[in-house]
Amino acid sequence: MKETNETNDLQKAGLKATLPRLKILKFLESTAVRHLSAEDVYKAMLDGGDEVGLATIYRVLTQFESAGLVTRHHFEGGHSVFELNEGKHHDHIVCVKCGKVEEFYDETIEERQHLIADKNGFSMTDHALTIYGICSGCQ
Amino acid sequence: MKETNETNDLQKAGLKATLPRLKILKFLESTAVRHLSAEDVYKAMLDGGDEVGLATIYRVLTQFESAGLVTRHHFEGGHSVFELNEGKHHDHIVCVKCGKVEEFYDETIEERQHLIADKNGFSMTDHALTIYGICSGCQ
DNA sequence: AATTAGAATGAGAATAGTTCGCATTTGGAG
DNA sequence: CTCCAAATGCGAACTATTCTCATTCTAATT
Repeated sequence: MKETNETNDLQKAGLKATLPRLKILKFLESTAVRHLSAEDVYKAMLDGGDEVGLATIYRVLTQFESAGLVTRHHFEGGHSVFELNEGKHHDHIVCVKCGKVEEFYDETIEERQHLIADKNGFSMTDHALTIYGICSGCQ
Repeated sequence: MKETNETNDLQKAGLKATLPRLKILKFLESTAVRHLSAEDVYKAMLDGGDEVGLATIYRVLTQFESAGLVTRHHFEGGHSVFELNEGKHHDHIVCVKCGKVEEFYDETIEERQHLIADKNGFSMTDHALTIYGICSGCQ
């Protein structure tokens, strides 16, 4: 089999398997850091010896978001961070000192969000819950 | 009594009662729109015949935030919106079609957030919960 | 394997939102 | 009423992101 997993993933998502997209997807799958800015991805490409324009990074990440491959978060600080979608939905707890991000999932909160949306006449499409605090290491 | 409420509020917050700060605070207290961008405030000042530089708007809103008079939110779209602090804490539900913002408060969610922070070894300082959906009018 | 049309990319300009630097003005303590 | 530190206004600078468009690449077809 010649086709890589990534090539298949992209095609299933309706995206041509171009070099920049493959490189970015492979990087996202291989890196230990789960929450990355566009700039982070750009630098990682450079470090890996691959030249990918920053505009392309933004375009590709936005396409990945539309295709459901990644999720875009708006943590404090004004810039977007991207996270590869794997496993199940979760929310985040961010350390305001060192920026560390932990993930959590709470069924009760999930349920109540739907209740609240219904009660307000909204059809819920998404939600963003981020807890800010100081992690054990920074206290 | 010569001192206005706003003058007192500012002094209590440790801020000199300057003209731009008074104008902005009065505007925030009088407007029906609770969630405003810096640009919104800037335009409101112009419409009211008051010349306040945009940089000053940003500085003052940031000071108000530090002083606890307003809260800054990062809804989708990249820019900050500010809300006068009055009444109790609440979270938001935002319509992704028309931008309408509703407020809600859910005790159960509040409690569970603290539990989750504790469980992860974080001392919680803040949180941001925004539900996105389509409001009744837009469906 | 060569052709080719349309999609994707790279580079830099453009834009939006926000902050900074500094000369000028202002608030309020004495 | 004076005076100094603090605050303001203005434009430049900055950051994150998007756009433009000439060039390159993908993949379907010959």
